[in-house]
Amino acid sequence: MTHEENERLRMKADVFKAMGNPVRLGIIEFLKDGEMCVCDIVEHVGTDISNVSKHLSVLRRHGIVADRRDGLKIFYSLTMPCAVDFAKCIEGVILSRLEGQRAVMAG
Amino acid sequence: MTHEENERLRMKADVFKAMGNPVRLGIIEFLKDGEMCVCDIVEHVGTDISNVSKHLSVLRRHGIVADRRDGLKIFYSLTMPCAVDFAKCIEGVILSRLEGQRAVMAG
DNA sequence: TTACTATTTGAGCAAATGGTCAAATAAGGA
DNA sequence: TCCTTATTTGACCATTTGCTCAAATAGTAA
Repeated sequence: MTHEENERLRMKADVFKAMGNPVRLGIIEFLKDGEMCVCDIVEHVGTDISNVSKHLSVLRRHGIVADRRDGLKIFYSLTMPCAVDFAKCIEGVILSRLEGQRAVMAG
Repeated sequence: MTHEENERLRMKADVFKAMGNPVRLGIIEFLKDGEMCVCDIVEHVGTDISNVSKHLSVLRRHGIVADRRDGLKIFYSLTMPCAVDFAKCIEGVILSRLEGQRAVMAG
């Protein structure tokens, strides 16, 4: 593999890594319903606001969400809608795998 | 969010995390051409065999690849073809983002 | 200005991750 | 049996990640 191929892989892997955290994935799925302020997101994911803020900055840094200030509030929105589709696909694979394991257990 | 929702998010995030490493993503993209033995994969990604083996075990543990022994060799194949599609989608987003940055730099 | 609300940032720390080396395992052939 | 090849696993270490707390920043309103 060339240096450029490695660089390309690194950038793509960074996006997966950014989505590879339950809090961040929860935020992404929450945002598929539209723009939300940090306060809404905090309420939805149910953790500390500074924690949520840091996760949002990771998502923003990787171009997965965008932010917009309106008065005191900052609103976040999804910029990578395919993220949600893929999460759905993964869910399907997980479910079929779990079903397979269940079948094994059941004999 | 309920406990079940959190559990579901954790499982899905684990799949993203498993894909969120350049070596593992390189393996995934390599496998879209079909089944490959560990030796082929080692040659392609260009790192230590024990390192590749560990990355393969991560992918296997998350149901992203499957393995099959044939004599001395062990062959790996993709079990989650949508993974490659999503990587393509991410690539598109990264490219458009880079183009945006270039446009900013160019004034 | 001061006070208040919404959000981000920095420090510190425990836990997870990824790489390297050596040792172990598994299968095939002489 | 012993030897060789292909792959996995364990120990170890440096780096990264994620959480929590306190402090800082940004805007609004009195």
